[in-house]
Amino acid sequence: MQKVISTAVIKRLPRYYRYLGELRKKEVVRISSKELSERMNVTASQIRQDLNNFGGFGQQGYGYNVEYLYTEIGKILGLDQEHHVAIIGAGNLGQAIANYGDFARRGFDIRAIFDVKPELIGKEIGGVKIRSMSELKDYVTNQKPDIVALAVPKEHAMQVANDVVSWGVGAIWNFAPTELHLPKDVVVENVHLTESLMRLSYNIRAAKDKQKESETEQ
Amino acid sequence: MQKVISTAVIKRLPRYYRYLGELRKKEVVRISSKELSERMNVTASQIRQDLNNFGGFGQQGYGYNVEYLYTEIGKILGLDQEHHVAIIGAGNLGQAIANYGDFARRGFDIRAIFDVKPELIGKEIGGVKIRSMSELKDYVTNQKPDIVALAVPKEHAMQVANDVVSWGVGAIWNFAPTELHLPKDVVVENVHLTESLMRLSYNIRAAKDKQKESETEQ
DNA sequence: TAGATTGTTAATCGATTAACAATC
DNA sequence: TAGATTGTTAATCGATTAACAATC
Repeated sequence: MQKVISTAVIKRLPRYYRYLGELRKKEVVRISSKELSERMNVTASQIRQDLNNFGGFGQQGYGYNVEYLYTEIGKILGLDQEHHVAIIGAGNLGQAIANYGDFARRGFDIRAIFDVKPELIGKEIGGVKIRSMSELKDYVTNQKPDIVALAVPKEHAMQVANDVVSWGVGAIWNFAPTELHLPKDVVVENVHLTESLMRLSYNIRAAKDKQKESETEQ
Repeated sequence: MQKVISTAVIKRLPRYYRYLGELRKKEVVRISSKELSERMNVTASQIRQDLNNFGGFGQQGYGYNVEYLYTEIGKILGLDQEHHVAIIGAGNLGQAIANYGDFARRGFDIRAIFDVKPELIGKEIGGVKIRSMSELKDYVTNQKPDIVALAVPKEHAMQVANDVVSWGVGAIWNFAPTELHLPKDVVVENVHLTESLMRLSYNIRAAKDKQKESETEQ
């Protein structure tokens, strides 16, 4: 049976990937866990532990080959294959996702955008025409997108998610500020901007309190 | 000295807040940690532990008053005060943020948007006119926004962040896919969409592997 | 061969869960 | 008063860090 990797590890992988990508661009050939740990501000031990969940990518006395490790982490993250993405909701957020070139570069191919608003239908975003929601079932059934990015108002999110899942979609990138209750074999990744902003707000207050405290101390 | 709350706890607070908000809307008056835990799919113990980091909000034999707890968590998150937000970058992402009504409802008041593109300047987004970046220094210095939302290309993110921080900004909501190295008293909250998408990609592959495995078993 | 650095085991630390006395 | 449920201490679990033998 396959080992289950903790979410803590998974969360760190994209960051390793980003750093290795930068090193690679700078044509750095090799790097030790110690050196990488200093740049990334984590422990060398953690890097080695994390990587060894997936295999021994390094070499004693040498370290890690940047190009090789970059490629291997890419494979672990599934970036070695194309992902066919459909966006539902062509509001600002949907359009922002469609226009974000970084995704295409990483193999996420945005092939369709859907919206209910008649005035949006036919408009072109990032080279893709906005389609009517009435075409959605047909599209999903026949084109089988790997990922659906859900950028609809939260009132409709659950319904749309249920629909596309019933038509065969297995992965949802959810931007609606609500929880999707879906069968457990459906992969869901949430981007909850409001929660992010609230954490920022919390930390602003915490930082202020801390400052006040240090002022009192003097 | 003030107790430092772990990030694990802080991450959960907005979710509690959201659930309590829903209960409140449904006019539920009281709730026990057990009942809430079942709805939220966490342990009752965790809820009580989390809340007791901030004080005793409940009552033995009764549970928690929904309205009161909602308000208190709001205060903890700093949602009882207005936040003056300025967005830098009026591309799709900046516009999406500006148009997102949920933020205003939570006291995040978006008062200004900046961009370099001449064709965007003067255009109105969510009731706010886009200003030229040349006005930025003046605006930040005089209007002192609490939060700067950074929605500029990653190449410029670090520079702009440094600038606004040097002009007095203490909190940055960063959407650029890069790390901002700033003085430690500056609060930074990152929204790294590419990393989110990579985690989704990882989980798609993991789910596929799992499925394949269970098929082989039979 | 000597030096460097990994892969991996062991120790520590922190977060989650369980248990229960306090109390409404 | 009896029942319910909190607040909090203790036990468990998991993740991080440290240490070091293996090995390039």
